[in-house]
Amino acid sequence: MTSGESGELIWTRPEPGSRRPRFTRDQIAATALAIADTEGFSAVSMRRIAAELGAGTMTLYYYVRTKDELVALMDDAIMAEVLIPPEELPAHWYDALTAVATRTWEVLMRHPWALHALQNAPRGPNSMRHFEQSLAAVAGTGLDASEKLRLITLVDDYVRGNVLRCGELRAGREGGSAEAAEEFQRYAAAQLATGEFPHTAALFGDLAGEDPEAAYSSLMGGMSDRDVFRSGLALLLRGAADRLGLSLPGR
Amino acid sequence: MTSGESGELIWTRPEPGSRRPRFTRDQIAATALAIADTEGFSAVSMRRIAAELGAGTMTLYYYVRTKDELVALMDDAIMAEVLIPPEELPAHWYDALTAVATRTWEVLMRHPWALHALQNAPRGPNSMRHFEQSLAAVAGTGLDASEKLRLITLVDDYVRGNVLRCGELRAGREGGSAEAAEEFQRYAAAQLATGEFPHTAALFGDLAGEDPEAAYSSLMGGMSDRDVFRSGLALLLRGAADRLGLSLPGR
DNA sequence: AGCGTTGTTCGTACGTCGTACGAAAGTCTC
DNA sequence: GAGACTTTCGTACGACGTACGAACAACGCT
Repeated sequence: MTSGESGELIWTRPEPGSRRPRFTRDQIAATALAIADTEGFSAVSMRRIAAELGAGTMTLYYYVRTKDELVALMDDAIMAEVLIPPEELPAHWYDALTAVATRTWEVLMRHPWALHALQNAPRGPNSMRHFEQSLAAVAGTGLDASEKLRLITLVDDYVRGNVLRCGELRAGREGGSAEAAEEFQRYAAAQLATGEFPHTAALFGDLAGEDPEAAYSSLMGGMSDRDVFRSGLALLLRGAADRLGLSLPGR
Repeated sequence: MTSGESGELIWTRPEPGSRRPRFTRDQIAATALAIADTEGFSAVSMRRIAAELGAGTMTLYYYVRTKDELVALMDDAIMAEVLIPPEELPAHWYDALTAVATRTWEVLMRHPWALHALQNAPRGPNSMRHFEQSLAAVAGTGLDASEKLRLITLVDDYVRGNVLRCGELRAGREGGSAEAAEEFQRYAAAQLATGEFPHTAALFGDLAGEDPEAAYSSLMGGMSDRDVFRSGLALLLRGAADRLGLSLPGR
């Protein structure tokens, strides 16, 4: 009577084999990711995700043991975005590393909360694929294992450090109220006026009164965050080529 | 009768001017820092700090508007540790930047949670002093404002990226159960066995079965995290010297 | 001496969070 | 049908940050 009714319509009768769960981990991770991107990482709660999926909160715990595991899933979903289709990976190590690093930067900048989130998460499969891809990028260099590892680690560290800083800046730029920004500007100007920061004052020069973001951008000669990142990367890779005796791509 | 009793003992009578608050922000920040260092950042709660100080929870809100402000205080306390006494700052830009970066690395590695915490915090006074000190380090280079800014930003990015990764590793090493580590090792070995990761497998070579930490350390030739960091830094600074036409310290 | 003012402490309460527990409901095998 | 299983999820607990406002102490006035 409850459900086995023989005359029940196809539409209401579940498909055979429908003992499969309603959701998949990918689905859940994607939902969580969407929330994080639109409302910030702190808006991602088990209740919120479940509500978005139209499920009970505790249902999620059938797919995942703790929230940390769910965050690990989100992280792995992001690392999937980072991967470059193998055929698009340039042959020369310099170009390949640049491509991998730039791609990583772009993706991480789209999800600036990711770096804060992955604190407890161990490496997932897509993280390993990213690592593998980085190794592939330097495969042709003839470096030994230790040198390869150090090189790609160096690049990854720079990427993540840069995202950490730029992401913060960008978050403050968008999230922070204009009032708070103005407050900070007043504070900074007052500090500069004390004379305790001669180099900083000299650096900003005439721009001292401007709002810091504009001053920063003008100091960079109008370069975008991305260009600044890439020029730093180029500098780093030059140093590597010099120190490790690698060739640069002729162009 | 309640307190104005004229015959009251000195010992029980408060000092004049004792309407001053019981605590200082520095005190509170130091307490919070101690908790974070010994029990992890997640153990830092308003209630916990207050209990440590022997005060009511809400008392803290007289000194601080929100918990985020308190975290900003903690962050600034850490940045104070980062500062190098000016007379100890080497004259040559290369040595000076190396000293600043190494010092920053050491301090941040002692408080690995700091990078995750400062997400919302705007620059505090000690952060500004660190920035000023970095500028002082490159003051003698003759670079223009834009180049100086980009150079110290590059170094800072690398430092923070490296701490982010090493700190994670170290946290996993200490916090994580041996059982979890073993589980991960099994998983990683299985992944390598799939053949999807030829470069990674080749990298680890004979060490494939070992525990990852040992393998990593052996790949690095027994170098400590600190040495690895410094060698990456050296590479980076070489690149900068080359690209920007700066001299290296004769030695 | 008494009183209002102001600075400082903190108890209570609300809504949020992660999640332990175990009961319900559906599906499969006999 | 009767069990055994998978899958869903309602309820409840103890943490969290913090809004609100009462309590209390020290001072400047009359």
